[in-house]
This record gives sequence, structure tokens and C-alpha cells, in this order.
Amino acid sequence: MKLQQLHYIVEVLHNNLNVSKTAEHLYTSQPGISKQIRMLEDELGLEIFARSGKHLSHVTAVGEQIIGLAQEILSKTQAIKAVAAEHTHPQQGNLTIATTHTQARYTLPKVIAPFIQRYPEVSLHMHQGSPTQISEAAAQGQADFAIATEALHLYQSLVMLPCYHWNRSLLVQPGHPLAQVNKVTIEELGQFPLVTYVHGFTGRSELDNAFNNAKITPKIVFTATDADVIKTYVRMGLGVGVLASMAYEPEKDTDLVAIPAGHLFAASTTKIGFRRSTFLRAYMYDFIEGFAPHLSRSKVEQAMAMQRQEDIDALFSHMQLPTL
Amino acid sequence: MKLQQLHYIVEVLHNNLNVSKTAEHLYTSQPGISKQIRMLEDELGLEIFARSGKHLSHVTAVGEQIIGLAQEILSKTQAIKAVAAEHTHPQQGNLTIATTHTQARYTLPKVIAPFIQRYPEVSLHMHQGSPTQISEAAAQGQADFAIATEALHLYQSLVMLPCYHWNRSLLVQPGHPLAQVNKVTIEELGQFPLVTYVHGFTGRSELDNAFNNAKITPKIVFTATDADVIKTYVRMGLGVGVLASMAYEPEKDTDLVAIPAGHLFAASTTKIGFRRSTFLRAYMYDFIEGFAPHLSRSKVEQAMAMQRQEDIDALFSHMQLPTL
DNA sequence: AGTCGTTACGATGCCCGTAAGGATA
DNA sequence: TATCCTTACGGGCATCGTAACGACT
Repeated sequence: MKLQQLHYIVEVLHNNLNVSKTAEHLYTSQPGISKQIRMLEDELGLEIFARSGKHLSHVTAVGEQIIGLAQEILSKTQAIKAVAAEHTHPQQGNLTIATTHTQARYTLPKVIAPFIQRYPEVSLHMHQGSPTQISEAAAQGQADFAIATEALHLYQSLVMLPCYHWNRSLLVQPGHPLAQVNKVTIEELGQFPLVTYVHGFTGRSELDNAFNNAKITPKIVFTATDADVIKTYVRMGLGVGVLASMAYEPEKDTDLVAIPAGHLFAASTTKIGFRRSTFLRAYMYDFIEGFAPHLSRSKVEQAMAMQRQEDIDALFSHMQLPTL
Repeated sequence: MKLQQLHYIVEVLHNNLNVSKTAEHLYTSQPGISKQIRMLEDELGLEIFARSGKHLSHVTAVGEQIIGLAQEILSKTQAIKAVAAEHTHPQQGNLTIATTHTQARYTLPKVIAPFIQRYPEVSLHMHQGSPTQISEAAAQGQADFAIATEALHLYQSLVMLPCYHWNRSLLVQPGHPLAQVNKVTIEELGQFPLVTYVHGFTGRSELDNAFNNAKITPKIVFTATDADVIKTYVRMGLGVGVLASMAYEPEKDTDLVAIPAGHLFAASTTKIGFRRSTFLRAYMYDFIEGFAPHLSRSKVEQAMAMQRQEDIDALFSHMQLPTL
């Protein structure tokens, strides 16, 4: 058994059982991978991948167990490398953040600016995607951190730490009827066509919940994955924008009116997630604390030591989180 | 980084930093190990072992972290092999039990007999040693199970499950004054010379506690690591034997009188311990359940999923354990 | 017909073991 | 002086990449 063989079976799984694609991604030859997998299977005396003819059709039951263990092994080899790098070059390294448009555009810039100032030798990579893609990237080790409001909880291998609460604002053109109302009700809002996020993005589920609870079917005429697109269509008069408050920029959005709507919806919580088994570099702790000041290194370590997400949630349930 | 390199650094640590000894144990050449370690250090850019001249003097701080991770990696490779073996040859395998004389001689035989009947193809290895040696053997992966009353708690990587409670009996020659007493008190016992276990063996600590609490200094004239030796000296009239009740065999020890002493000492609990990270074969679950019927497979799995020993203790604190 | 995994083969390079060297206790 | 790690060197073997083959969609 060799580390490379374990690496191969994991990567083949992540490439939809396509060995040729895997070979490309790993910059090696396809027969090499095939042979190593075959040798591992021979050594263990079983099939990890089931073949139908000359195609890998699916992963066997034992194969899944083995690949699971292989992933843990590989992530620990990464930890060894990280420990070594931390010791030899504490200021150098990589930081890969997978996040949504909302975070990348509105909350992360003011965190990243001081970070690259402080750690010029850390090369920063940002991946943007849907909450599901982001979570998967973190779970598979492609990203160090996933920052999102949704979907993170679907991956059990991730530690999720709450960063801040936020709520929504309504965005309308000047002169819109709602701009005159003192405190908008959910019923009033339900009478206008709405422009908001698509399902599974940026706390969209809380919007649906609020309307469901009020037994109102909202007239959602347009959905987008990011606030900039929503604003564009609000400017076109398509409807009332319902978006995260931090996406409203008073200086730039002078042609639009923001109406507080925090009383209409339950607050959402943005979380940062990472694999439990990873070794966090010092600069990673610094990044987390820069993003969410209450997540000091010791608090994060405390949370990482916990196995169950419920324990982690309990740890932070007493704390006052920032609200944006 | 290769698995073999990780194996080498772990083994060198377990051999007191003596590379030559390590090479013998691993049936390979000494320069081979030296070179691989050196190559790993070069790859990581740091020293795992500090050298003074041409001797390995100690493990560096980073080295300890890395070796710790290496051990976890290696134990997971063992898990992969175990998963494979379980799938291909469910009835075959090894079972190595490290235990004390007391368990090996008096409690294990009636468990092992049916076990080898049930699993004739599992080759069984028993290692006998002091509680500390036993625990270390399990912690290092040399033994699958450690069964003992003492010292197990010193190793944090071990999961410990309580098997049964037991207490002590006094053993005297017929006609001894204590044989006439109705219910022996600790004061009465303190007046006679005692023969019992040495420190750190078979619940010896509870004996000391009882005398300490009574503010009595017992006259311990002879200590041994096993009950057979204790009995021998009781037969010679050296003193009153204080030993685990299960070590008194009515059929064989007809020339001695056993006096219940459970009311004098706090009960001890014999535990079975194994590394949290190991994959347990089906026959291993069967062995555990054979030894302690309340430790069903599901209960064991439940306990293994817990990270903290306190949680495990809590799990079993509600249960009625067998008493020998 | 195209995609894909397996087999075959030759060359590179790694790893092991023996032998000799130098440092320490 | 004995033990012990390091360096040097040669043989063997595993691995990799190219090329050809066979099978499934």
C-alpha cells in the first residue's frame, strides 16, 4: 500500500470514476493510475471499483470504506506538510477560500485587504460558487475555508463556526409606494412583485419561511444568484428587491432607496466552515479572527476539539455575534 | 513522503532513537532507515530528530507533532487492511491480547476456550506484562486489546470499557485467628502480616486507600505480581493473603480458607482498552462480548464514537456491571 | 466511431543491502 | 574500545510513459 495509490483511488472517485480525466488532472499517464489501482486491489484482495467491461461502473461497499479511510490518511499527510511549512516558513503558504458572490463582493474585501497587507507572502485564492459547490470544495480539501450562509451543514466532515448575523433590506426606486410606508408589513410586501435570490442562495430559505408563515404566496418575478443582478432589475422597475442588507451600498446605490426589513424575516447566520482534520496555519487563524473577531484562535481550537456540531453550536449560542 | 518513511520515524521513536535496533526489529538495514529519515527531513525542510554528533539525541518539537500524525496515518492504513481482511476472510486474522497474570490465569480461560472453538482460524496471541506495559502495547498498536484493572487510564489514545467489578478475599491457613472472626474489620486485618500484590498491580491501590482512610499502616511483608506466588507464601505461613476474589479456586485451594473482604475495600473495575482509531474485526467484537456480555457490538460502537473518556464512563455508569 | 480501460514494453530512477568512514560515550 | 550514524556504491526492482489492443456506448 502506498500513499500514491490511496491518492489515486480518491481522485478517481472525485472524477466520476473516469481514470483518463483523473490522469489529466494529476499530470500523469492513464495506464499508471490504472495499474496502481489494480495493484492496490490485488494487495487487498478485493475490488474497490466495480468494472462493467472496461469501464468503472461504481464503487463497491468495501471500496467506500477504504476510500473514506484513504481520505483521512491523505488529509493527515497534508497536515504534516502544513506543520512543516508552519515551522520553516510561517509567513508563506496558500489560502484558498470558497465563497458566494455575496460574501466575496460585500463582506470579504475589507477583511482581505488587511490580510494581504499583513501576509504578503501568502498567496490567496478565491473560488466563487454556489453554496453547495463551496461546501463540497471545502469537504474535499480543494478549499481551506468555505464561507456561506447556506448548505454548509450538509457536510458532516466540516466544522462550522458562526461569523455574524444579518438580515434583509428592501430596495426600491425613489417614489415607490413602499418608500412612503413607515414600517412595511409582510402583507404589504406580498402585494408587489419581488426580485430576490434563487433557491439555496444567500438565506433565500428564510424569505420563503416568512411568507409561508404568513400564508402568503409572494409574487417572485425574477431571481438571481447575486445582488448586483437583483439591483439591475430593480433599477429597471421589475419589482421590489429583497436582498441582504450588506449588499446595499449607500454611496453607490444613490438612485435606489433601501427600506429596513429585518423585522419581517428571521435573521440568517453566515458561517465559516473547514475540515475538522486539517491543520490550521497561524495565518489561517488570523484570517478567521479578521473576518469574525469573536473567533479567536483559542475559541476556534476549542470548537475543533469538539466532535459534534451541536456541541460547537452550543459553545457559541451564549455569545453575542456581530450583526451586519 | 512515503508510508515507509512515516513507519520508520515512528519505530525509531519506539526504539529509544536507536536506528540500529529499529533496523533489526524491522528486518532491514540500518543505513536504509537512516537514509529514508534523512530524505523525509529534507523534503519537509526540518529536523525530526536532533543529532548530537552521530547519535540521535532527542525528538524536536515539530518532530513530535509529525510523529503523532504519522502514527494516526499508520493506524489508518492498518484499518484499511483490516477492512479488506474482514471482507475477504471474515473468519481469519490475528487477535493479540495484552493482559496481566490475574486476567490471563483466572478470568480469560473461560472466555478464550469458546472463542477458539468459534474462530479456529483466528490466531490468538497473548502478551503478559505489567499494567503499564500492557497499556503501552495497546497504545502502540502492538496489541489489539489491553485488559487490566490499573494504568489503562494513563493512555489517552485508548478507549476503555468497563467489564466487571470485583473485590478481594483474604486467604489464610485453616485455624488462623481470622478464620474464626465473623466479619473482619480493617483494624483486625491491620494487625496481621500481609501478603499481597505489588504497587500498580491488580487493584493494589484500593488496598492502600482503605488502610490510609483508616489511618492504619499495614504490615505488608511480601508482595508479588501474581496470585499464585501470593498463595505459595500464604501456605508457608508468611501472612494473610489479600488477593482478588476470582483468584481463589475452591476446588484447588482446598488447603486454604477464603474470607470475604468485599466490605473492607472499594470495588475495582477491570477494563478492556483499545485504540480509538482501530477498525475492530467482527471476531473482535465477539471476543469483547464474550468477555463482558453487556458490551454488545452496538454499545462498543457507541462508545468508540465518543471522543472523551468521560462520555464513555457516563454511558456505562447507568449500567449494572457483572461482579466477580 | 469515439471514448475508455487494460496490457505490453523499454528506460529511468528509486530503494535496498553491503562495505567503509568518522564521531561519541 | 565499542557502539552508532553517515556516506559511498552497485544490483535489483518498481514505476512511469509510449504504444498497441479490446470493449463498451
